[in-house]
Amino acid sequence: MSTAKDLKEAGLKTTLPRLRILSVLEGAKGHFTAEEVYKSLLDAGEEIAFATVYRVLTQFENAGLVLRHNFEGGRSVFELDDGQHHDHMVCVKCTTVTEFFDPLIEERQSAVAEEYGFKLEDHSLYMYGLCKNCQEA
Amino acid sequence: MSTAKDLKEAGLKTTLPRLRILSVLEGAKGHFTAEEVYKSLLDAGEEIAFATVYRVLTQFENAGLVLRHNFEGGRSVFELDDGQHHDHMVCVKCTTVTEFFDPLIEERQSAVAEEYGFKLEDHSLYMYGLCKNCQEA
DNA sequence: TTGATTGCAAAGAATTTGCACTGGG
DNA sequence: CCCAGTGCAAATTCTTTGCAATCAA
Repeated sequence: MSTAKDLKEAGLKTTLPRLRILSVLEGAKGHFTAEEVYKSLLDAGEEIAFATVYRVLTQFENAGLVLRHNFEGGRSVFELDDGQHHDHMVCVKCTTVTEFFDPLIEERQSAVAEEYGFKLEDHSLYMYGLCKNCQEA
Repeated sequence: MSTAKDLKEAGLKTTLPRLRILSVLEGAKGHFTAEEVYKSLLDAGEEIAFATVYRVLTQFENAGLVLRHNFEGGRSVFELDDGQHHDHMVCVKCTTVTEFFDPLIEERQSAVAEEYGFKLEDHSLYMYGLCKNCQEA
């Protein structure tokens, strides 16, 4: 669980908005758009400005606390960075995000990069389709 | 090479703007933002509206003539769809895009999807880093 | 002719920024 | 006390749309 400690280490002051945003990100779903974070706080009766949500998420991203994804559709999606790299499966119907990790895929990526003399810094693999639930429905 | 024939088959009238945009997409680099397409045409002395570039690219996308990518950085990148699926390596310095295809990666993606009961419709794999040239510089 | 296509300008959506006020350390 | 942090509104950036004029078939 992320705490004030993480904030301090990132050189960020421990403020209410930041703690609240952290606690939203820790929620069950794990993947949120800025709007979802904002609405979630409003629904919980918290006062917060939309701009602050964006600013804080961006600060968290720079501090390495949060990962930002650009799935299809234009909106950014944020998740807490637990240090465990993983890729994502996004349901095109219910927008649910499922994480996965495949060592072989990772390995092949490095191999391909090396083949091309490309210095790999980062990568993103998103798979789009229908999750189990949405297929049945 | 894409031609008026492709347009007709897609139910699109053969117009100058469309042909010009097609010819830009056929250019060497192969991957363009809407702005690059627009500027390329202006530089060539062609009259065209920015909105038309976007409209045409979107029509081409819907017609299956063009693929649209959302690399990091917010801007969409377009390329002609030659029917040969491939993934992309994007140089974070010079923004050059290199295509690659790895059967093993493709295979593992299907396997992972199946494991999760996920019906895979599409995927995007982008690798970010430094291309050969930019490492040397 | 006639509906498809364009150009232009204005609208939209997502995200960022300027600035004065507030608050954590 | 003092500067980081926040709220608010306005600005940016990328992309889409409405509408009247224009063009391909």
